[in-house]
Amino acid sequence: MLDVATAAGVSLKTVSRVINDEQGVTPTKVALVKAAIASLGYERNDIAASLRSGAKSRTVGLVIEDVGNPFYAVVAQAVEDVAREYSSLLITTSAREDPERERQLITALLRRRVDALLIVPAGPDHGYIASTGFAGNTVFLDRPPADSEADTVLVDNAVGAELAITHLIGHGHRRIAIVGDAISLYTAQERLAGYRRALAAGGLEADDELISMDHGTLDSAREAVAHLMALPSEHRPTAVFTANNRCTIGALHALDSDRDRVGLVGFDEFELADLLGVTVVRTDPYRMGQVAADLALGTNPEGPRQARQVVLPVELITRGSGEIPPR
Amino acid sequence: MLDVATAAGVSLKTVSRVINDEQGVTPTKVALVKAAIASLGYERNDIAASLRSGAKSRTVGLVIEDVGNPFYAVVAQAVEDVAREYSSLLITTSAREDPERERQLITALLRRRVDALLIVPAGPDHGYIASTGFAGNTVFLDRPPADSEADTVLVDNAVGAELAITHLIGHGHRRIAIVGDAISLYTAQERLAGYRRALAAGGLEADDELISMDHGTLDSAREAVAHLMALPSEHRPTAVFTANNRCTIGALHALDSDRDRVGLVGFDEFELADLLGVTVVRTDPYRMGQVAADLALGTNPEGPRQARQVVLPVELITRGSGEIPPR
DNA sequence: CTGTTAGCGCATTCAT
DNA sequence: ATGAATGCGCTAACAG
Repeated sequence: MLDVATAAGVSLKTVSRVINDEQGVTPTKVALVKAAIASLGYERNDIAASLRSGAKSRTVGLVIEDVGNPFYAVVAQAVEDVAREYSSLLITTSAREDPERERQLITALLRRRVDALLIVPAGPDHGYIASTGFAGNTVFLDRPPADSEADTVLVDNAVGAELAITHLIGHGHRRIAIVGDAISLYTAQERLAGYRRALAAGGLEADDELISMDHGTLDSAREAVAHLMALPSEHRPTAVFTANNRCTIGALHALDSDRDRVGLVGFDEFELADLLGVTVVRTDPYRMGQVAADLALGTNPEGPRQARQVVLPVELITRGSGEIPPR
Repeated sequence: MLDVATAAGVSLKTVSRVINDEQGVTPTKVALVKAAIASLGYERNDIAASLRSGAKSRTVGLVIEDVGNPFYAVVAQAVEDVAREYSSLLITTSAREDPERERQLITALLRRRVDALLIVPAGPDHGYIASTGFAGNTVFLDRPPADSEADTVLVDNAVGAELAITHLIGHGHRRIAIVGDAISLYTAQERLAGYRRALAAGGLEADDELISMDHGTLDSAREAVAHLMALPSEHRPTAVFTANNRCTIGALHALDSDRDRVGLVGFDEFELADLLGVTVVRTDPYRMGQVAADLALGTNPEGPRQARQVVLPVELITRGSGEIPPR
């Protein structure tokens, strides 16, 4: 900036004024400065500017499991879109379900003075965020934090699972398996709770043999479903509820040609579900990211700071696989 | 930091030393400072630190089309993984194929003093990046920049298309359509060139009626394929080559129940392609992001700066849809 | 309308 | 082994 000032023959402050579109500069000098900027290819150092002005850094931090997962990719897209409305850039980080790594990433974001933090919590403890005196908003997505009191955006996991199971029961199924994430995950707990509740409401007993809450990955689900299908016929489930999109894909692989003989309802939409005729509980990951980002970046309500919790609705989309009768 | 120094009863510099693990501080004082840091919840301001030290910002900027697209999501994941090895964070931005928006985003990243810039170019001109005196590396992904001389990582588009078309010709097809992106896109040009070359090599003439280079979206491809299938039988193609993953999905929707009667080869892998039995030209987007990030963040070779270009190989994966005979 | 001075939070340089 | 002064690039608060 000093170079620009020298080249234009004005003071530093005048250059600063031109750059920030402040008024009170002679058009002549404005032109002079602009010419100097263009010829020198000068770009203002936003970092130095925000350091001095104390203004926001216009940067948002997002901590998810993995951008490679389409579900989180959509969340990231939504957050980026909202951030853009606030002239902010988005730093996306993947914690890979590792609490230690999550903490490192959050610390790195805090050190970089992000304005807001959006977190899909992997770790059990997030009190340290508040204890750093972090001035911005922290919003949790998809899962509530175990400890801290902060804004949270969830989907209606239990109700979604209930919808799925009730639907299968309505189509005559009595032995319905659930394949999902490890029970340590909040979403897994909720979805399993919905599963149990729906079974109970249908007068059915839950059979532990049909409950496979494991790693929740594509491969683990494939194996789990293959195992279920290999059970003797009186033990074998006539329908499967897959508790996340990875599991649904895994189940499809395991079922393969048996697809039209086993009931299947998946939690979360996925690409080509329509073509494959897979009945799903649709959630709206884009909306989740959007709502969370709005909570984080929007103006906060007056009065005492109170944690806001949003639970987004879910919807059953019937496409055939959930309407297969038991056999 | 001043607060910490006061609380610990030492000078600013001593705190700085403890934070940066510099030697030459009495264990007593180290403990004192660490206690103060813990009790105050202090986190160093990395931004201020890098401003003063002139060190790298440990931030990388990525400009892609859209994180929502699984192809780019994987690229982003790869870049983030490599960035992590360099202790850097990743700012991901979506330009949505809009040159103006691309320019805004790049400028914003430059102003934030990213260490490196990874760009899937949408705009035609990137000379302005160099003219800002940007000190870091710029690497282009997926498409070469129209003007500037910079490192570039591509996949072998033309060869991939040739593989696909030659394969279809080998299975007896004579009327093969291509459905892809607008011809203004580099990848579209290359893939179309490969298409033409393979047809010529097979002694076939290209028929403009079978060439649909449009928006390259799921919907545009669905419509294009539907249109092709509605042609009178002597004009109708017996096989379709879809030039990107969006188009392949769109084609699958359009074909639907005709899937086993029309040859189909898609460019780029996609989830469930195996289950659907879709033959594809496989590229490796993760590798692309990885190589690009390594070029950007790795140590530069000595001597005069010379643009490096990497072309990643492609591979035909046969799964059935490309082996359907013409009918 | 314009320029000067001071200082954001930190690290470098050089004292002590 | 520690600390004081200086300045990174920029803007706020004043002067002129």
